Amino acid sequence: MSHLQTKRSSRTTITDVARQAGVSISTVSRVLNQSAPVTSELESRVKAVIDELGYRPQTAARALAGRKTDTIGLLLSEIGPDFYPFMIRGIEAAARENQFNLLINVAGKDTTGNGVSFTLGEHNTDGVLVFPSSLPDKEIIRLHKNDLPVVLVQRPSPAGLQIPCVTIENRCSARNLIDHLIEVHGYRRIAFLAGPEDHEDANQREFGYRESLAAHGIPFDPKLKANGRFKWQASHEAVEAWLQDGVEFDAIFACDDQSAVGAISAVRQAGLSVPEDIAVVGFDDSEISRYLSPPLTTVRVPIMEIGRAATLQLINLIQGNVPVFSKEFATELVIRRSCGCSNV
Amino acid sequence: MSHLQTKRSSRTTITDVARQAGVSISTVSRVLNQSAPVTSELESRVKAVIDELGYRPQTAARALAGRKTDTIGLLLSEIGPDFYPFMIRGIEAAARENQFNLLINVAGKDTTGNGVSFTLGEHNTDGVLVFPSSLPDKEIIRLHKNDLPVVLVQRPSPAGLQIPCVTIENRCSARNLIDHLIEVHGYRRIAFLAGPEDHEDANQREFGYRESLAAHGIPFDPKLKANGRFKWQASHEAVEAWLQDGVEFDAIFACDDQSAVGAISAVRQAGLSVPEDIAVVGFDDSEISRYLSPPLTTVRVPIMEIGRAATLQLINLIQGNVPVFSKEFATELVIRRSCGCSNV
DNA sequence: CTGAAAGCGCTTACAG
DNA sequence: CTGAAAGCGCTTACAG
Repeated sequence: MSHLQTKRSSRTTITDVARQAGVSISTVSRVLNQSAPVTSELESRVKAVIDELGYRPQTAARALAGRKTDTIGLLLSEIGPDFYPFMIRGIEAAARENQFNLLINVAGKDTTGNGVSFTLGEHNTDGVLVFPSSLPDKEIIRLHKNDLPVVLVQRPSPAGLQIPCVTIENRCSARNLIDHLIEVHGYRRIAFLAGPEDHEDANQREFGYRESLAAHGIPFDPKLKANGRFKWQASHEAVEAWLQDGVEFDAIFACDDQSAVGAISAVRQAGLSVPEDIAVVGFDDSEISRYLSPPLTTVRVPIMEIGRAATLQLINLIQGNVPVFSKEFATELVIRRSCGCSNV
Repeated sequence: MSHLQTKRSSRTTITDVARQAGVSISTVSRVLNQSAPVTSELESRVKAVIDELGYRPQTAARALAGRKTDTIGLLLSEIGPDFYPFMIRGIEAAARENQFNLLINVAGKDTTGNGVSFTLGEHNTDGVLVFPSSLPDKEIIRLHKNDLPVVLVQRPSPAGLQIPCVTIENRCSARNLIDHLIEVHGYRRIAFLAGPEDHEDANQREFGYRESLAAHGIPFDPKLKANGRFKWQASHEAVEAWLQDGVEFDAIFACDDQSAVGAISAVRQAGLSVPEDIAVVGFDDSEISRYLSPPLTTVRVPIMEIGRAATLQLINLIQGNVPVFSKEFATELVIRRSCGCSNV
């Protein structure tokens, strides 16, 4: 008669545990959550049964009854090769330490205008971490107005709102970096590999670059700007094109380390040396930068710490127990070989 | 009197929608899930209200009532810099295309023996993708015996069980790669940077290496083996140590591309050239390999496709509509400059 | 300290 | 095609 079984054998529930231990489900719940005192005798009896049955409370039931998901959402446009893995590492660790799960959604690209359903929000998380280009402002605002805790990372709050942000100091460091190229090495023709246009970090880095040029009386030359888009390939191709077109430059400021990798590869493939013929500098101090040949001069960004801080901010917001501020992380110049300096 | 408000204003529920649209919650549920025919008039009325109220069905309630979470769990020991981002990209895309959420847990390291609570399992997912070193066999077996769909990636099934696996062909490719070094370039002293000891891919690659040596009558020299552990730093240091100790070798087989990056960096930092003084080859063909200087000779592993395939396998298992098999992905030699070949 | 009961917000037979 | 009702598996006041 029972040839049509339910697909999955019904899991053991809190009721099974309670029955087997001879207590009420309330008591089981209490030992599970340590939410109220329980006689040590009952407690150990319940724990024994839990072990014996291999019982794990269902997250969905818990979330529904408890009105919280214990889950943090992570909205990114993309998981690139070097920067985001470290960012995620920081986020993941902070989340886990505080007993939160991580729901990740790589949203970006297919946000083709109309009715995209955003898979992360108030319906399945207690709060979200929003990275650049992952969510339209409109949706961010909606989440925020719906009282869902939101922390923005690497991007400012939409105009008029006070959503907490965790950002990076880009401008001064970029300026210092270019100052170094000009003042120490005497470069005057410094090419610039820009990042994605809607990326605030990238834009700020460009401002710093332009400020430094201006301060040294060097006019900005549009021919020396190309889109590296934080990508190896795009940057490689951009530099290749400059070289083929006979554009003259003695240094390249790559807007992030990834672009720098592409730039170096293009320069060398053209038979030129870094930094002897053309210097290359990057931004981020992502882990690979010290293993490039030559080791990359760049700006250190505390990537993991940013991920961790953003997550802790979000958790504070969720738990409502600490005032939450925006935070800008300091950065610092890291001089290695690729700018022309000889001290490793 | 109401100075003690509930923290979050109660969200709009299916009941609100039903009331406002003048229908039952059953009807709302039906248009939401398209699970049964609804008059187009009611349908549009309900849809309008959903839009107006900004209603999003709560995932927890849905999961509890529907007995499924629509969520896939991803268990990794670590998110490294280049390989896993692409793997995750494939997984994420496949999951999203099939309306599954992705819950990620980086388990590994703190599995310090005793009572670690595994945060991913039957209580919050419909199935899990398990990567090497992320979960003890014991827990994998428990999940499997509890009827939770499991797909193993880059690792074989625990002895005696038939858990579906998605793996990579490592041995032949490694052997072909070493054959190339020996037969084409005449190298005889080929150093080996091993991967993590418990990593099946790494072990298979070592077998291939040893097979090739043996086939050419070259004895395996333990002094030429060191632990690169798939890491830049460890590999850099290992090669540095060889060089300082005066160990002689004319080529390095780095067990993955990351180790190759560290190896190249150490060789060059010692003032030697790749491949003129020492050739270096890797494994994975991760995206960076073609942007290294010189471009890296390696073995192409279809990383994204593996992620996608594993995810589709898992979804098939979850939906129970297609037989699921284990699958081994083919790999192929990618000859670039770093082995000594001149054709880019 | 413990238990009975209500309720979280959905889905899904079951009637009609 | 539509609705009333049961139930998913928990948490949490409320009594005792």
